[in-house]
Amino acid sequence: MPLLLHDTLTRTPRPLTPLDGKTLRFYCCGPTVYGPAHIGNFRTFVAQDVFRRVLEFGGQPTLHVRNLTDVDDKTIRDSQKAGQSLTDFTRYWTEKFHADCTALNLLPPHVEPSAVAHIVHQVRMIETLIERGHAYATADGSVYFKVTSFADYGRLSHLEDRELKLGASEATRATDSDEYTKDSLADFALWKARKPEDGPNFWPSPWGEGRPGWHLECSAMALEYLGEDFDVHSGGIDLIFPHHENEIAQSCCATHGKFAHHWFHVTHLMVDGGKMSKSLGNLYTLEDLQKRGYSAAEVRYVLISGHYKAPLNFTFHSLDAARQALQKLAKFEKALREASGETALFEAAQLIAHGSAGPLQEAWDTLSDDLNVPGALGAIFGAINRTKPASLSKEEARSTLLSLHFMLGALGLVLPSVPEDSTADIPAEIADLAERRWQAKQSKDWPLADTLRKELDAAGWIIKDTKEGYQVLKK
RNA sequence: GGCGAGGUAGCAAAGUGGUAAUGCACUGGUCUGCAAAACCGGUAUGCGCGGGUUCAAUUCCCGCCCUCGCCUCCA
Repeated sequence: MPLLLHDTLTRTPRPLTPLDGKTLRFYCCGPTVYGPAHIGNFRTFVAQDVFRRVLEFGGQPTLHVRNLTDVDDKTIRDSQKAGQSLTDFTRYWTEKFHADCTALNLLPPHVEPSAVAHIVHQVRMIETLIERGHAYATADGSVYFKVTSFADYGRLSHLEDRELKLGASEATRATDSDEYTKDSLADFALWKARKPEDGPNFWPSPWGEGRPGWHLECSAMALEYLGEDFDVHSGGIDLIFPHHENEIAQSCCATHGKFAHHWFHVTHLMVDGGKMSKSLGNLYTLEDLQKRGYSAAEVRYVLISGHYKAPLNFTFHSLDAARQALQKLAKFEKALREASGETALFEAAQLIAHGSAGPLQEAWDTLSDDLNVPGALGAIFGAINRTKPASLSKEEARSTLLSLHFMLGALGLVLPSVPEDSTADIPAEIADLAERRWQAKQSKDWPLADTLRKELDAAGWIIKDTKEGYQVLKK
């Protein structure tokens, strides 16, 4: 059963089958590398990662392209401010971004093209658009896309002519727009003529020195790596207009293809019930949360715990809940391992061959229905509550273990170690405290025993009494 | 104002035309000296508000209210 995914353009869920019959090719708008990405940005990237994993775990090969926007107003402005070359500046933030992606267990895209490295492709595309009468150069050496030349403009965002004009009238007030002589205020820049504040960041073109417009980057790189027609294009919901609308216009007018056949947009993350913003002090980066003692795995869990189409409210309480939920999964996993006697790690191919089977089939079916992650998690926990690993046969336990890993792999969840796994080296003073507490307990000196237990607790250790004796566990 | 997405327990979040998943939190029990852990239970007569359709509506229809996003370079 192919993955069912809601399509922004048709506003209906549609099954995804690759256009070329083999590989499902998709493009994701990547980050602008001018500062640290925040968890809202990562909600989108994590959702796209789950999308890819679900396809691949379902046996569908993919070609995942995600660009790096390393030349635009912000990267140029901030690199100048930092006194660095654009290359050095964007390289630094790109490396930061990659480190966060790795921590969040995001599969690296198969191709990660940089905008700067594709200026030639963009210039070529502009030339085609001018030849075909969809774009025009102005006296200052900029080039604009002629929106009225593309009849379908506004179809994705469902903006009527009236609304487009309304937006244009607002733009009239912006001084920047007045510097150019656009035919229509709704027209957008494909090439921006060099300005003094750009510093050394300009490139040659048939229309003079300058740099490409932001929207064009994605069209040019998608064409280069995915062709005129490809399966899915994805990004944050805010990109629908104007970015994706403009991409469609550029690409459809410059090629004979239809561009993306399916649009996948991820709704924004909210924090404490409202939008995230620097001024409200609720804009968090992964690093911020790690400094507060949360793991990237916990952050990932929170980010996928709401359906991608619905607003998700991020709170610290939700991070705490994620920690407990992951712990519960880890304990179940451990119990299955013990019941099956299985110690090896599984290969991806082995998991895919095994599938979700048995008690987790429902979870997989739910996940395959428009990437319903919260529904799938619910099904997994439901199965956990109904399954007693100790009562399973070795074979049953192994099969369930494989199914669990299949689902965890599809969701990209990495389990934490359970406390029992980290008892290896107990410091002498801790062992001593524990032993004294045990002796106190044996002699029924409850106050002393409790005091010693509190000391252990404060030091980060837990005492677990059993029939035979006691265990010391790291918290 | 236009377009879009949402409003479900203390928090978070699925779902369905016919007794409301799941996680956290809370709580009762078993166990324990008491705990912790584990295990077995409990916790929304209710799903923004008001109408309508229906034997039956949280689910479909209409109206309204609220939240969030976009409305020219924000994931």
